[in-house]
Amino acid sequence: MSKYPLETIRHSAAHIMAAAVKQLYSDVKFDIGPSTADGFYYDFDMDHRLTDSDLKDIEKAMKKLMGRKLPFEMTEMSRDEAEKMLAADNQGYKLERLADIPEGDKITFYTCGDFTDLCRGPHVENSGEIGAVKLMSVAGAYFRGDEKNPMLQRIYGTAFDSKEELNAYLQRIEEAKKRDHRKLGTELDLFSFSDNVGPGLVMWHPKGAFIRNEIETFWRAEHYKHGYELLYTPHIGRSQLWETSGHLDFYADGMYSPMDIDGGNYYAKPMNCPFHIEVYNSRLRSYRELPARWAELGTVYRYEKSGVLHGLPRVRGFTQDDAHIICTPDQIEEEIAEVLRFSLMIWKAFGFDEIKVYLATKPEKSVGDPKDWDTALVSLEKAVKMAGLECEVDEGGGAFYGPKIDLKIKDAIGREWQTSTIQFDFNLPERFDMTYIGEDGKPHRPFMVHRALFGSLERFFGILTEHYAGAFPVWLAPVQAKILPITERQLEYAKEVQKEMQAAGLRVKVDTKSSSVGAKIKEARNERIQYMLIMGDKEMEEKTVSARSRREDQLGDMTVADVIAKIKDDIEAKR
RNA sequence: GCCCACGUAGCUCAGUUGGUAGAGCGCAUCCUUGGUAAGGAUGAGGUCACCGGUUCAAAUCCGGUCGUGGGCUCCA
Repeated sequence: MSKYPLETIRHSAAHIMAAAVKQLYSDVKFDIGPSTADGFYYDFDMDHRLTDSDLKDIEKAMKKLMGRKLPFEMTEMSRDEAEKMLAADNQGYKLERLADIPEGDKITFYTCGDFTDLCRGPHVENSGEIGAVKLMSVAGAYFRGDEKNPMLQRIYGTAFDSKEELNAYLQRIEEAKKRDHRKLGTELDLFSFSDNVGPGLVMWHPKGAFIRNEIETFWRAEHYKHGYELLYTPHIGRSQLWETSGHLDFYADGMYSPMDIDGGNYYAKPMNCPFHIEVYNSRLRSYRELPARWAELGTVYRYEKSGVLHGLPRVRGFTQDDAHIICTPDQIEEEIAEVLRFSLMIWKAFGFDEIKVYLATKPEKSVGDPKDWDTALVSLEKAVKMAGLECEVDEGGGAFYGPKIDLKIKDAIGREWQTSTIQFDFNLPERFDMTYIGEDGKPHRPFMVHRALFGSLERFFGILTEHYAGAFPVWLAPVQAKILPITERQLEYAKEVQKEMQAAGLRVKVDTKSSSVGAKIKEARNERIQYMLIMGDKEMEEKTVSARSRREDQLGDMTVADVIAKIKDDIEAKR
């Protein structure tokens, strides 16, 4: 173990990287080089355009500097001195950073070798104490993260106490790559994109579609069980709908261009809410019929900027597992608590047990009565407690139209994903003039909550694929068992067994190829099939199969009835 | 949208300084009829993303377009 925190090592590594870059490219202008969760980066501006191959040279130069065990030396300066020094070196970005330092704060520089940097520290004592570094990638990054500012060149790297820890980190990255849903999507023939269709538009292949359908079937059944009703609404709607909802004012950039139909503009829906509200407003509502819990697997289209598209998580057409709860103010607490309990149950069914809850409160710009915001916030807090959960508060992180709860789940390799969201909406009920007739015979404004558990089915499917590393549990798997006859003599028996299992409701395939058992097993494993049933003359004679499973390997000889029971147990256990 | 890189067979990739395309896997056919993570042989598959330019000649060099990847920004 090093005597320094990882951040110190990484931040020092960023300095060494900057020093190396300065050696190689003398005209470089520096911005900043902080440590991050996974490593560090430094932002540069210079004429030379960095490429991946430059990283090797920079890394080599860094290692030389590290080998020289150069001390990090701190000097304190007055603001004037600092300004003069930076101006003399033409370091404009640094001058702006200097101006950010509040009056009265110490201004310190750290020097290591030939490189001096405005920095508050701390650092390791000398460059030899940076254990192991690796430069990862070059990227563009706007100065101060603002797209109106010039784009700087950023180098990402990482550093650890030791070579071993660095290697372990690189291995984790490899593991994540193996699980990448885009890779598995092609390998397992689950889904694809096509240039002819357009970026960010997913085609679900038979196996992917099968799994999605299982998910949807489960989702629908559970929603009916939990008191929801399901809706179907159109994919497009007139401009007046989006004018009323405010989307054309606030969100037009995110919408597909309209199509002209009979002289009117129709837009592909970026959200389902206005349609659900139209259902609500289709007739007069009484407090007696609230809460209304309306859910829909609604496919929406959003014009995402080309640069943000990414596999299944970020696409242009996706299906939200959307629901709107419309209720009276005194029903809201129990409704939210129920949504939380419901989502925990759903997540558990897919093998996610670690859930974090984030509560986002009123931002600076907001609509709606502040009193309603307070009521909503209190209900959210209470609901979290009622569901037996803890939450972190994200002050001011809510949407302009209401506070919200977000859930983060942790997957099989410890990565967190933001998924479920429960959002109050004080905006749309107002805009659409939603009302219900209360006990007093007068119209009242209902509370409305949007909620999505998976968020989008596409994204969820991507997360799930990586969570299971492509080995979907039997209840979701398109093929639950594969029969591998050793020779063609057992083919007929194999088909009998297949029929018997299919009659029991299982999804079974027979490998009819003339390859060796070893090859058949290997192929079935590559397909992530959970159960393999091998049969030769012996099994055929004894009316058994030699079973193996992905998880337990050899299961031994079993009767077909036993295999069916075993798989059915497995299906039940996963629920 | 912006910065950088990339785009060659269904997949993973090779293709030297420009001389018109290759491997492995997969697929098909045939042989093999086998006992728990690859049996063998043969064969089919490519407008080298697309459009234009330079050149006697372009997968290769140049420009543009589209797409993909990493990142930034965005995600009312």
